[in-house]
Amino acid sequence: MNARAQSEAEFTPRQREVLDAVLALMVKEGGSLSTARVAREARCSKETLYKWFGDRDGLLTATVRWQASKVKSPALPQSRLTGSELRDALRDFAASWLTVVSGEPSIALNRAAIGHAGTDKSRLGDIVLRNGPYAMARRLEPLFRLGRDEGLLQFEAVEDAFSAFFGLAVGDIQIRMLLGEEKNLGKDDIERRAERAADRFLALFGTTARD
Amino acid sequence: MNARAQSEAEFTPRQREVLDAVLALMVKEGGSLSTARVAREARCSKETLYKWFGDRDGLLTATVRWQASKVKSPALPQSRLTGSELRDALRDFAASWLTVVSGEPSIALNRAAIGHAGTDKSRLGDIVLRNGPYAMARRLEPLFRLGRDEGLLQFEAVEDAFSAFFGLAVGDIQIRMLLGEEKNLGKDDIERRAERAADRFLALFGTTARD
DNA sequence: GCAGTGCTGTACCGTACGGTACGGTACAGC
DNA sequence: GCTGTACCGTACCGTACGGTACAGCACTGC
Repeated sequence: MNARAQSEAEFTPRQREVLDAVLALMVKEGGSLSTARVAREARCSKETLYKWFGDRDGLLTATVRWQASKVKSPALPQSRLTGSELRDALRDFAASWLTVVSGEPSIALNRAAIGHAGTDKSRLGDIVLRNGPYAMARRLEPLFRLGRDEGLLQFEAVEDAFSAFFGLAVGDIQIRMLLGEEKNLGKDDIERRAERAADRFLALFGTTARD
Repeated sequence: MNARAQSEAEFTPRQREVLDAVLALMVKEGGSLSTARVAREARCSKETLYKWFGDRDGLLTATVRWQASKVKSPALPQSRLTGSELRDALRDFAASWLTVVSGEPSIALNRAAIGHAGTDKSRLGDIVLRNGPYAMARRLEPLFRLGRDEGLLQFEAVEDAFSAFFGLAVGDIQIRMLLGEEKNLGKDDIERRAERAADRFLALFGTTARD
């Protein structure tokens, strides 16, 4: 079962409507949420919310999963990687990731997860971690290993290479937006930033073998 | 009036005790806070809290300022910068910044600020932004410009150079800790990471002129 | 001694919100 | 038509919390 089929099996269409309403509401309210508002906005009853999702936390968790299932990652070359293919893949990956993390749903969900992290009962932070940085690392790792196998990259620990790539791509953008800075990252901003991140990553971790 | 005298003039000793209690409580509670708990923990009355700080937001704002006034930045060379001095300064700066952002007070305050960002009335996000990324950029900028004047660095926009430095130093550490990942960043971890960040930054933005 | 002041501790109010209960409606299966 | 099911809308409960009021205590200046 592929990811798309799984995500479609996980929630009924009506539930997906409700979860989209949750996302819209969180974006509008800046990350906060009340079950009454959700019910009114989604035209459903609170009782149904609690029947479907258990409690407020379950509703938030389901929303994170629903949002994560909508994010697609760019296709990565599978074998016989050339230098320019590697560069393009890194650039596309950085652009895709920047688009996600600078998007309003991601900002709202991260705000909610961070606000509730540290409180005992909530596993929301874990969920966002798994669907955020960890997912990025997991998807990037094969590309890094392939690049190393092909003699295009050199690095010791893959975690270190990933952290550097994340840093070059995202920089201080995410924390600034989470803190409320008004900064509409345009499509061309993202492209330019992704390009620079890929080039700089290759300058640090690339070998002399190019193309 | 220097920063230290200013911070001492801003709050009375008793007020500073209260603000330290706020910090301790926020660390213990993971970023959340209630005025009643603060009053009990600090052995003061709620009425005094409201008299001194106006409202809950004012209390949080004062706490952020109090914490910020306690953070010292490493002394930077003022003129006639050599390559190794530049590298050391960058390394020390990265280490200092990593120590701050991975510290429990910073995590707690950033959680509170992010959780309340996006709501209309709260200027808490602005305050943390000004005392966080913006302050880092402001203090780093003279060093960058000096390095460029000395022919040791080359960059076009100082914001771009700063964002790259921030990314290389912090990477995904801050967002992961904010999301609740248990990761005690030890002193040696910080030193190693700062060293690598400085070297990589120089590899990207340094000229061939060294030492 | 006494008024004034600044603080503590606590009781209290209003409200927002998580969660539950219940009446009413649409519809599917028989 | 009858029954069960799933859902909507809303009223309601308990609690937590921001903010206020007030009584009492310690201390200062006179």
